[in-house]
Amino acid sequence: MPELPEVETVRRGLAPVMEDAVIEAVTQNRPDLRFPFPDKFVERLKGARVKHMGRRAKYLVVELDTGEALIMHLGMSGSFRIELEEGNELPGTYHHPRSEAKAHDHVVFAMKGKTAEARIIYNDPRRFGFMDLVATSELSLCRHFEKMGIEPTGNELNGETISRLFAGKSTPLKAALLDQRLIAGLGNIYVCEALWRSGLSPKRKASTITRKSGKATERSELLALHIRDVIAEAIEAGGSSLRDHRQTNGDLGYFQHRFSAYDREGEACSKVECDGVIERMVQSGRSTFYCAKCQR
DNA sequence: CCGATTACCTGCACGC
DNA sequence: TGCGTGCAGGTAATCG
Repeated sequence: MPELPEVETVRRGLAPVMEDAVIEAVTQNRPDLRFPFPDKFVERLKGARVKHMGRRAKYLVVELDTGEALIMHLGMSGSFRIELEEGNELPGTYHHPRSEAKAHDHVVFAMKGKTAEARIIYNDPRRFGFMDLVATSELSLCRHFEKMGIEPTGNELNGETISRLFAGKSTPLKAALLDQRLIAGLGNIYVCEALWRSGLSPKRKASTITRKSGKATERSELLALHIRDVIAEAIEAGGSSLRDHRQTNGDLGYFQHRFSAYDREGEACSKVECDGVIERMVQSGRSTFYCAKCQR
């Protein structure tokens, strides 16, 4: 499911029922997801209070008062749903009523907050997601984050950083944008969308939008601008719901209605003054949607 | 080192 | 209807 905007949507949904609440119980229904759960997973979580619900790229980072952080990745099909007892809803929110377990419910966190109790359920049919526990002080050095690139939100991402990061890269521009060691958080959808908005071909060598000095170029500025825009707009829209992604209260995200390229094979390109058609091709084993006419 | 391909897993849409 | 095929928002391991 999830690229950065979907994970950020999940983070915002979980924060009100996790922050300052205590993990009263954890039910772990299998020994592994993509990887085995860490040793004594349940014991290390039980009784911990959540200090902060954070995110790094596509990872959720739950900081605990035990000195450890719970790291969670949703893979392709992971999702969370929040169940609250009836009459126990948080002000201004709506969630699932308590229900029977569903297929592929792998982990349940029973949370006790100051005013409400909640069950937070992790469901993941394909089990490409995973969870890990890491000392909070070592977070940036842990195996998940050690080699991770910059966030595509905020001032860190600009023409100069892109120019510097992509300099000398002979890989296609699309592959460079998907490389989490350079920019962390983009996935197939938002890379296709940012390239379409920028009028840049996904096949172009990444180095061709850079300058040897590492200074920004017109193209790298344009790309940085559109990446930041499309990510911000998608977060605002609650992410994109294609198959699995839901907000934690069960609502769909709605950015999929605003796709210009992704999943629009055969449709007319909507760029002003362009009469091209969106095509699909395969790059490093994954679908790329683009307009060969206006993306150069 | 690099870049490209494959593996991991289930569900669903599609064509025959 | 049933079955085979291909495809899916992820990353890690493996191969040249």
